[in-house]
Amino acid sequence: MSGSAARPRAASYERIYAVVKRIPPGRVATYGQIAALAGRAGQPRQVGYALHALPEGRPIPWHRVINAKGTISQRGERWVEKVQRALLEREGVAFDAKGRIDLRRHRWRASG
DNA sequence: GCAATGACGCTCT
DNA sequence: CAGAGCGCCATTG
Repeated sequence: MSGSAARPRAASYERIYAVVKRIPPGRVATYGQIAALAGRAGQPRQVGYALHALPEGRPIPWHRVINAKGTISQRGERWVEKVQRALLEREGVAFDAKGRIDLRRHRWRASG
């Protein structure tokens, strides 16, 4: 049916949330990777924007999403960054002395 | 409808 | 390896 017309404001968000939800524990994905899997390759900012608007109450492992540098992006509140790191470490993700994650080892492969 | 903002990525230095 | 600049599109005011 023509339900496609009434696409909610956060229609694109659902696409991103679906991809982030697919990230397995102990694995991390970059915004660019999420964007590509969500069909928004080249627009990693929308991924961050979507997660920023991510309403609590939704089981989305947002903490498994980091930037291409392997570091945790800083938001308005720095404490969140510490929480994200704690969640990742709890899943087995290792951080180096510089607080960076080894993407070569923890990067999630959507293919399998 | 226009202007500004934003959890980024890539390239160059 | 680290830092800075530019580009991208969607959402918000």
